[in-house]
Amino acid sequence: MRYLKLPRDYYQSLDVVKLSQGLLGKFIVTEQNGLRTAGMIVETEAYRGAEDRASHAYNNRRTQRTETMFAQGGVAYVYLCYGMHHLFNVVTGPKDCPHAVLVRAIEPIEGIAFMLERRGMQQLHPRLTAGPGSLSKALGITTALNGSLLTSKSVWIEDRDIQLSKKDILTSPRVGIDYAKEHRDLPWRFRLKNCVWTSKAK
DNA sequence: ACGAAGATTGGCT
DNA sequence: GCCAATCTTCGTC
Repeated sequence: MRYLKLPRDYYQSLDVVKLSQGLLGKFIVTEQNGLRTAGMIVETEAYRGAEDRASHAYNNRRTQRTETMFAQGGVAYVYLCYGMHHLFNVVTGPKDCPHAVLVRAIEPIEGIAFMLERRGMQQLHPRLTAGPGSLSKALGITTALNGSLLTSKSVWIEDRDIQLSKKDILTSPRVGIDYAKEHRDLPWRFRLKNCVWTSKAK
């Protein structure tokens, strides 16, 4: 099997909803101080840039924080939520088109011992990497990686030839965005069906 | 300069 | 199920 690091081209699509589904079954890999950890993406949410009330970049709002979302697709947008959780997003689309995909859960694959240590856990359990704050902690992702190229040496995404079809994917509304009014119930949350590593559907 | 709220999580009732 | 933790961000004063 060939492992292909996704090239920057992959992230240029204008259709963030489709790309959000396409990232399911891909692998996030991090490497820090020689420690390598990886997991398969099993749950994502699409944030459709300027037109999406749930997006930080709604109405093309440019601030110091959201500037990363306006970069050309293929970089990481990592921000601190509730003062303690580092949330990992994949910036997509061309420059100045602030689309992003929030990764919400992964299946741990490589470096599980390191992940357990980072999380202060003894036993392998879905809690290890279910939820955006949890998976970031397990993979050692912090806001220090904000703006990093996803083709860098410390964080990237790989295609490992996992083939998925529409029937493998479950669709539901996004969570934690009650403020988003008419965009609150859009079915832009995607997960692998029958996968124990995701959180429960809304 | 101030303060409210947040794309969440885990512990306790 | 409820609620505190914890701190950056951003709108408002």
